[in-house]
Amino acid sequence: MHTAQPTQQHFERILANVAKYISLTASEKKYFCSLLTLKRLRKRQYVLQAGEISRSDSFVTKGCLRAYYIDDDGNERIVQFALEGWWIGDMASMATGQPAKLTIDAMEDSEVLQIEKKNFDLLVEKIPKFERFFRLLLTNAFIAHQHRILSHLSGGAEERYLELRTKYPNFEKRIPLRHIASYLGVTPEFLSRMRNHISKRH
Amino acid sequence: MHTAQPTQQHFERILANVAKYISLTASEKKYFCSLLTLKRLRKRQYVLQAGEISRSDSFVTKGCLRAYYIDDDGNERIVQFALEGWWIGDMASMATGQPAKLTIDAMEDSEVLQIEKKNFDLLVEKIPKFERFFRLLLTNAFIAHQHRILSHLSGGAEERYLELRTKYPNFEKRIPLRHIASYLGVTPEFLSRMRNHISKRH
DNA sequence: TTTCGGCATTGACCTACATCAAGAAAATTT
DNA sequence: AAATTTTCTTGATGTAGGTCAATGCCGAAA
Repeated sequence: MHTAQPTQQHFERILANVAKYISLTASEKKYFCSLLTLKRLRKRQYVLQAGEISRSDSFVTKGCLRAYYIDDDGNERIVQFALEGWWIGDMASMATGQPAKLTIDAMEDSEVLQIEKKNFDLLVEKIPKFERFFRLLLTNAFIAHQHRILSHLSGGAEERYLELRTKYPNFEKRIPLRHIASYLGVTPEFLSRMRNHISKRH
Repeated sequence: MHTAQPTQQHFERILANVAKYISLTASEKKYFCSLLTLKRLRKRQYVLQAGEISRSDSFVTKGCLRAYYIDDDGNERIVQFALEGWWIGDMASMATGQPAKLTIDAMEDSEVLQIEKKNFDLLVEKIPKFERFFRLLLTNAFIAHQHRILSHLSGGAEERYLELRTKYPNFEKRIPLRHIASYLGVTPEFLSRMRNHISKRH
């Protein structure tokens, strides 16, 4: 995992994300940026492997990552994708200090800005606005997860697929079908059939 | 929905919940408690109906509530239970000001302490530690939801049922089976068969 | 105490989705 | 560009879980 100097561009991207929820003074921005490190990732490269203890959270500035669980039969179950502008990490491992159950890797050559847990703790202590920022971020993530649970409780796989497609039309261009299938909770074969079936209806 | 004076007991319960994550001075406690109102609920009584705008979050001090979505066919899909010591509300409606998609009601005669959105906003502004408190609360809720998504992606219904049973053994005593079925994402008939099947194995 | 309406169970049948196997088509490596 | 690997598709068949209908059960109301 290659570590490099972040450029002004990287900072601008993450600051734009932060500015959606809170506003910062120039010196707060500077301080925040000073806590970040840039990692360049090759396609298929791990950011976190199940069993490790997760010590940082990542903001994607370029490329595309995924977080997944590997079940007892060795199947990968994708819990999250992260394209440019998204945060990704193993919350549970970060919060509890326990070994991660999730694995995170890059699906394309990517770049992420990382903040280490200890810097994260410093940050929210020094600038309580960040406590608020992450609360709001988590609120959105929570709502999205609740929505996803509902989609599993109430609908069939085709409904979930169509919803994903309209909500994130660019996913299909960048993410291999078998990963989308894994995210939806179906086999690649069945997703293939659904697509076939849907296109024949038009 | 009957509104009454909260007693010291009620305050102690919610303060114990808060104390798990942050510590407060006496005056902060007092201020926090001054923002709460107590509601007594009859069994089957609504706290929130889909379509309304949710203006408060509830902490259960007695009894048992549920939050559910009613789908197009009129089926109830339970997204959350809340027993004593749990928070429950429609985050999405609270955060966005949009009409709630969830309905929340009491499954037993219950009591909840409510904090209104405007008081909530005041609270986190005046005492940033509460920003932190709710961030930590949300972190846990997020992790729990992620776990639940995983249980839908990777396991069968029986696995979900057994996990629920070991994690919350008292659910089955207090919550009707058809509600547990709804929470698990299966029909009551199928849950019945699973139980039958499991008990025959021993 | 009886009556009644919701709740749990059981059985027969049906559907959405999984599994396994084989080819075709891309994408990567050489 | 050939070779190799990975991904996507298609077909045949199996299974988890749904639907509908009937029956029995318990708890609330009268």
